[in-house]
Amino acid sequence: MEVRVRLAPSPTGSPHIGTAWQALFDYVFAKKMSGKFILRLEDTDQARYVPESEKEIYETLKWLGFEYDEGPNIGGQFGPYKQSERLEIYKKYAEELKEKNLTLEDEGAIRFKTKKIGETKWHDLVGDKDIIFPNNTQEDFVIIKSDSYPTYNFANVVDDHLMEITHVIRGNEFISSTPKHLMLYQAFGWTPPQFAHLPVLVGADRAKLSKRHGAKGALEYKKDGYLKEAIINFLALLGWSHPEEKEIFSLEEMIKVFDFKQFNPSSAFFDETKLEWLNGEYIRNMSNEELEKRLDDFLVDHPAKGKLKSVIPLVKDRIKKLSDFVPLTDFLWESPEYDREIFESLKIQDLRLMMDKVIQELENMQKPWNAKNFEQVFRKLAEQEKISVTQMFQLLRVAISGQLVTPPLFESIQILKEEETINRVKEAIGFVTSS
RNA sequence: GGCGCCAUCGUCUAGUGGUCCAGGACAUCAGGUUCUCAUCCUGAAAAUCGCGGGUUCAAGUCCCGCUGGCGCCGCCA
Repeated sequence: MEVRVRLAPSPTGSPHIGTAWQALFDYVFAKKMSGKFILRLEDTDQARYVPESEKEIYETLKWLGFEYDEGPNIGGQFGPYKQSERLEIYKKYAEELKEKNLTLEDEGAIRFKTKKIGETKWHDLVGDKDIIFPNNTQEDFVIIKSDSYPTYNFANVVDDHLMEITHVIRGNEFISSTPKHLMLYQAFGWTPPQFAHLPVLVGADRAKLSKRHGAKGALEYKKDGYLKEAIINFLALLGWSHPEEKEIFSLEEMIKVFDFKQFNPSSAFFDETKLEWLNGEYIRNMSNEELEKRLDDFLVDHPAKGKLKSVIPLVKDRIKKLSDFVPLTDFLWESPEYDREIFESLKIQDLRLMMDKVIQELENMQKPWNAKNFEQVFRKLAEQEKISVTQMFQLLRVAISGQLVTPPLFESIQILKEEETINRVKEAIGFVTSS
């Protein structure tokens, strides 16, 4: 039998990282089993519906590369894939339950009469364990609301059955309502799917990740300069682990080795610090050409666009996120702003005099400058003037960039070119003298 | 309150009865390399395996209880 899994988000707000996390496991399991990955929009709550979030769901899945085989905007044989367009279907099945005398009217809504004796159990793939609920804890629940829309508990079961879903992979928070779903499957005489209740992702306060607990939207990570590969790899490390305890691996590799047995059932905290490290790893392990392309795509209206090639080697080891590129290199694209205190922190006795010597050397140096010669000249000057090599180079650095931290000096100067470098040092001298 | 899920370094985790006085990664700290920063390399510190009982020759690993965290108990999903 073909494995069919589904991601069933409700378009009530920007999809956060937890949605992407679940999508990852849906996608990986589907691929692992050569099955189908289906997207279904659970838009049965009219009051909370946010049209924009629907687009964001598509965009998030597209960004991460989790392409679905059937879904709202692409169709499929079991469509439509938006529950708001399946109202007639739910009505029909609710009718069926009514005929079996399993429903009861309640102020315009329809409730399902649950079985109160005995117990309901299933085997959960996460943790590889049985979960048992006493049936008397399950109250009669609404299946069709008075606005004629179905509830999650009902639509979910009907659709999973109709769409021939074989494995329901969803959050832990649905464990408590699974007995209700199972009772419905039984009432219809349907075979229930297998369940895998994933641990929940929690925020810094250890509460379930959600918008109100400060969870960032999944797409915000893209804006922040995270690579999709790093996000995916990091997400894979939450709750799940590689059988060989590897930390860095690709989606393809994860698909090869995936197994629900590697799940840790306890909830995990999304630690952005480790994500940053991982993102840096991906950046460093990327070819210069690839990084150039990614960065160029990332930058919008930035003066460096299209002129990245020579800068890439300078920043590759220095950025953890694509966005780090901007503050690190802005002095290359625009004139620096000088700060008196920064010059003073150099602890050079006669700053003005030293800078005059620097400018003399610069003007005497034969063009084009080359890094090796450049270094030699200034090491010698430092020695002559009895200041440390570090002080000398820091002076140059601050003079051309206004900053104490920049990519390597000589290479940066080569990008600025001789004329601009001399101009900046002169400007710095003017600043030091006047202030 | 009822029911359920969970419980190993600050964080993510490995661990399926002995090879664990608990291993890895991030973060932290120290040192080395170095024109700054970063990278890279070396090292350190960090968990009496939530607590208490059992079972066993042997328990982080199995069982029970407790405690704690979280979830559900909605005509939300």
